[in-house]
Amino acid sequence: MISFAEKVYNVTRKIPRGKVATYARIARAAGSPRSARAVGNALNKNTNSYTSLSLRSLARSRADTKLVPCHRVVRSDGSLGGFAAGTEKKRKILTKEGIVIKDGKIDLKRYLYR
DNA sequence: ACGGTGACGCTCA
DNA sequence: TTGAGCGCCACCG
Repeated sequence: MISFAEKVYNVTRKIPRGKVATYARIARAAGSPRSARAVGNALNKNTNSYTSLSLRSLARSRADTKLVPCHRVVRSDGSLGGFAAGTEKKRKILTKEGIVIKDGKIDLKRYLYR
């Protein structure tokens, strides 16, 4: 039986480049509406993140299917939220994927993956 | 079993 | 709008 964390990873894997999802929405998609916090916990433990790859190999990656793009998960108010490798790293990767971050926030109207 | 932890979120002042 | 406060929940020791 798949754990909550695995559900979280599966849902997160669906977020395409250039889009983001929120911890709360991931929680709902994983079937536990009030576990936004636990989602962060799960992602934090995940070792299969993009940071384990160079930004270069990332560009042509087809690895999207295996790796969990946890940098695409942000807070519901548009602020970045945490990141195991540091929020600065998170900001860089997102920017590289084409997402505009203004005053530390992302416009969810525009970038939220539905 | 129980209590602490944390990459969260909502409410209210 | 911004921040403190508090509730939440999967995990782990």
